[in-house]
Amino acid sequence: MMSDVRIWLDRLSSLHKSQMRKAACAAGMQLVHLEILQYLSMCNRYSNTAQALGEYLGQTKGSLSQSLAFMEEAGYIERKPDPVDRRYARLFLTKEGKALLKRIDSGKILAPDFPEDDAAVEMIQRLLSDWQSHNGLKSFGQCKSCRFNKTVDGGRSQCMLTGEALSKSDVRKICREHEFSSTASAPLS
Amino acid sequence: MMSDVRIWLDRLSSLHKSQMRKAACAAGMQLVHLEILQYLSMCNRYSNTAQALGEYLGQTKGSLSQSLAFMEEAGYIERKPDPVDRRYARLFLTKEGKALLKRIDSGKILAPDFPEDDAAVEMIQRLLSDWQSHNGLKSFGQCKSCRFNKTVDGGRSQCMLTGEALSKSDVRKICREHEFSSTASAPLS
DNA sequence: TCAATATAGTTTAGATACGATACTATAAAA
DNA sequence: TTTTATAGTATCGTATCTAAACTATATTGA
Repeated sequence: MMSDVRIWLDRLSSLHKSQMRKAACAAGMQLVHLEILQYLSMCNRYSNTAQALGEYLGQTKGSLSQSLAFMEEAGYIERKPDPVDRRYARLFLTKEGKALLKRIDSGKILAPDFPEDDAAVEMIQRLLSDWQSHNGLKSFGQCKSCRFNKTVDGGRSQCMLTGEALSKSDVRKICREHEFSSTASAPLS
Repeated sequence: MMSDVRIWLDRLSSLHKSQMRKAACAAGMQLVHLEILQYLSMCNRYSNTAQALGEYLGQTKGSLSQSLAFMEEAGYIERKPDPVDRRYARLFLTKEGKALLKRIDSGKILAPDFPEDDAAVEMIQRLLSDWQSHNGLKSFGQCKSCRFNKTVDGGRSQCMLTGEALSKSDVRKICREHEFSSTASAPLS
């Protein structure tokens, strides 16, 4: 017998997918394109590559390569080779891409104003954490729950993986290298 | 700024989609086909039509018509014209369809054993209810939260919309006609 | 009673996502 | 310096998805 949680997760997911698709369609684009815009608006500077995007969306890089080409063509994103490791193509939203995303978001097509309910966020994070670790997937979390994050004097943050200092907005972004700290959001048994 | 809940719902949804796709692929079928099997295993006898399925999955009937034809061909479902209203084609899982679904579910490919966490279920239901009513979508809930459901003597259930008596297993299924009662799971403000 | 309308589903065509495979280019390792 | 690993591209076949036109059945209402 399928668990009740599963039933509602399925439903939530179906709903989310179809609403996203409608929103994308209304903006003259495809579902994946909207998902890409969303991801790029949320990810930090370590995570803006095609590879990370593929891991996040659960798609192969070949598939994404096409979508990215389309979006660059359409002027919503830019691809810039990484100056240090030239295998990487860093992805950036253009002004047009940001504007489009804002237009969609502000239209409240996707979802109503969900209340900033800490309990809901924590609940979803627990489910996610459990699920992801069960399947050996990356967690794509924010710094505050990451074991590499240290808060130094005065509440300023630093990533102990890269050594870089993190701004207030950096800390809110999602990261490909994120790993839950053992205390915060431990997986459900 | 996108709300935190939205970020995690997006992630949950991406993850769910890609995991479902993998599970479907491993079973030699497509994502939609698995979703159809799941739906048919959960829906009650008022909800086993292509139309309801389309509303649940957020797809057009034309698209589903093809998928259903494929699945009937493959022997996983049956389509029987409704004896009363012959416009309807009632959908049923065949023995093979049920077996396939059981094989996938028991493989724990889709998700680990989520704990039967009442708080999580309630949380997700609240989000869902809010979202659905905001977008004028059907809720596809179970009888226990439905305003048409009356429990008569000895805990037996009856649907006041159709007048029919409902068995214990009926009550756990999801229904196209479901509407939240005003008390249970009221939408968030 | 019979035309108009609504509803359930099918069919078809075009766009495109997706996976698989083979490929290039760059970087790291041995 | 050869080998191996990694990031991304190119190409092809399959199948989904939407939209629009269509058939069939049921309901409405003049």
